[in-house]
Amino acid sequence: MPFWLFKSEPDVFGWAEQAAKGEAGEEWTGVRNYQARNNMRAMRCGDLGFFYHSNIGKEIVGIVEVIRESAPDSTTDDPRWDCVMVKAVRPLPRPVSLDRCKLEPGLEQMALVKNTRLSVQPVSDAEWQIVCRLGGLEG
DNA sequence: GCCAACGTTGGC
DNA sequence: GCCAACGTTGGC
Repeated sequence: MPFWLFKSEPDVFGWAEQAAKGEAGEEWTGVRNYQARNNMRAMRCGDLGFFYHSNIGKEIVGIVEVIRESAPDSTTDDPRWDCVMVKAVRPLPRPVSLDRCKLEPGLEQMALVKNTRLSVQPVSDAEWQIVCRLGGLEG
């Protein structure tokens, strides 16, 4: 099963807001980048992703699950853009900072480290395991 | 707040 | 179809 990473600025929509949505989840709206959109289109219900706070915090704070596959983004009339829906699964016991990721052997190729501007990214199995371990979760 | 990296747009 | 100009993201 593939893994993903979603970036959000916590002062706009952070983990607290995501968690507050509970089982209902929330549409991941606002993506206006083809690569990021294509990543969302590749997602399937049940896929897991990290929730990353950009700008403020700069750390991976939780895990979300895809609960609806890509569908039109209600925040635009432009048919090019669509989005998935995700729900919070659990917070990381210990958030994993960007700095920590940069230092960790095995994460050198992580999109978070290499392609800082991509807002929705794929995460490899190995990267997922490493970050989960750093975050205080068993794989 | 600055600026590097990168994506998109539009003139040719 | 190339590429310069421009806009945006996000780390610092």
